[in-house]
Amino acid sequence: MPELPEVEVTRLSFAHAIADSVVVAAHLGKPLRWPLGVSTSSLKGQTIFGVRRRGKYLLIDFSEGLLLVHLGMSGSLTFKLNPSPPGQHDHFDLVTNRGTLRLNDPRRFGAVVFAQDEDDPVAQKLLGHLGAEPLAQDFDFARFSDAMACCNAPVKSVLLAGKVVVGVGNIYASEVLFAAGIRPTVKASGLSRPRLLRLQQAIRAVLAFAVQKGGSTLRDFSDALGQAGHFQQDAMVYGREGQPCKKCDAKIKLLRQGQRSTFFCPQCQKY
DNA sequence: CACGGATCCTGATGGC
DNA sequence: TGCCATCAGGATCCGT
Repeated sequence: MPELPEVEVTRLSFAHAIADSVVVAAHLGKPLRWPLGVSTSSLKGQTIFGVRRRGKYLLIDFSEGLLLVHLGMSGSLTFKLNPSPPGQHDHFDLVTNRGTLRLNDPRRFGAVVFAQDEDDPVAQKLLGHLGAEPLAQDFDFARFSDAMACCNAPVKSVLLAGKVVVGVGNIYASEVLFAAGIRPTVKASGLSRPRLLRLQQAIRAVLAFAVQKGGSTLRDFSDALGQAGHFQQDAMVYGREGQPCKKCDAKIKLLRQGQRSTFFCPQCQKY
C-alpha cells in the first residue's frame, strides 16, 4: 500500500495531533519484520516531540530515543482517541494521553523498531544506505546524475532499489517513467543528460502531486484519521494493461522485472 | 560489489 | 462452494 506519498500523507494526518503527547502504554501483537528492540514498558512516560519521515520510514521522536515505523506492503496507521480493542492484524499500539497510534498490518512486512538516536547501529542499518529525499532540497541534479551513471541495471529497478533516490515504489516507478517518456528497461547508466533531467523532474512532480492528492487509492488507502486518497484516478499507466494510453491511444503494455509488474506505453516511452 | 532471485506473510481474485 | 495457483503498494539477504 504505502509508497512515499502514502507515508507522507499518513505522517501529515497525525503528526500535529500526537506532538507533545505523553506515552501511557504500548502493546505488541504478532511479531513484525524485526523486533521492537526494547520492552514496551520502557516507552512509558516518554514525551513525543514529533514525527519525521525518511524515505518510507516514519521517525517518531521521543524525549529519549526514537521509533522507526515502516508500513511494509500492507501496513496502515490510525490515530484515535478511543480505539476499539486490537483486532487480529493490529500489531502495535502506542497509547498516549492524546490518542492511540495503531499499526494494522495483515502481511507483517512492516516494522516498529526503537533506536537511541539516528546514529544508533540499529537505525543506521535501516537508514544508512538510503538515497536522496526526492522532495527535499538536497535532491540536486549533479548527485542524481552521478549516482544513476553508476548503475547498469534497468532504470525501473534502480528507482525501486532506493539507493539513488528513496520513496519511489512499484506504482510510482511506472508513473514516473511514463511522465519522463523513458522505457523502464533502459539501463540507468545509458540515460543522456536531458533524459536524466526529465526523469528527476518527473520524480519530484509525480510524488508531490500524489501527496497533494492524498495518496493512492489502489486498494483503499486512507490516512491515520480515515481520510481516503485520490491518486488512482490519475494513474496514467499503472494497472492499465491493454487499455489505451491517455496521451496517444496506444495499448499499455505490462512486463515483469524482478518479479514486479511494470506498466508502460510503447509509443510514449520508446527508449 | 552489483545484480537478479528467493523470501518473509496474509488476503483477494480468478480458473476449474 | 471449495480448492489451487497467482498476485499484491517493500526491502533484505544470499548466491553468482
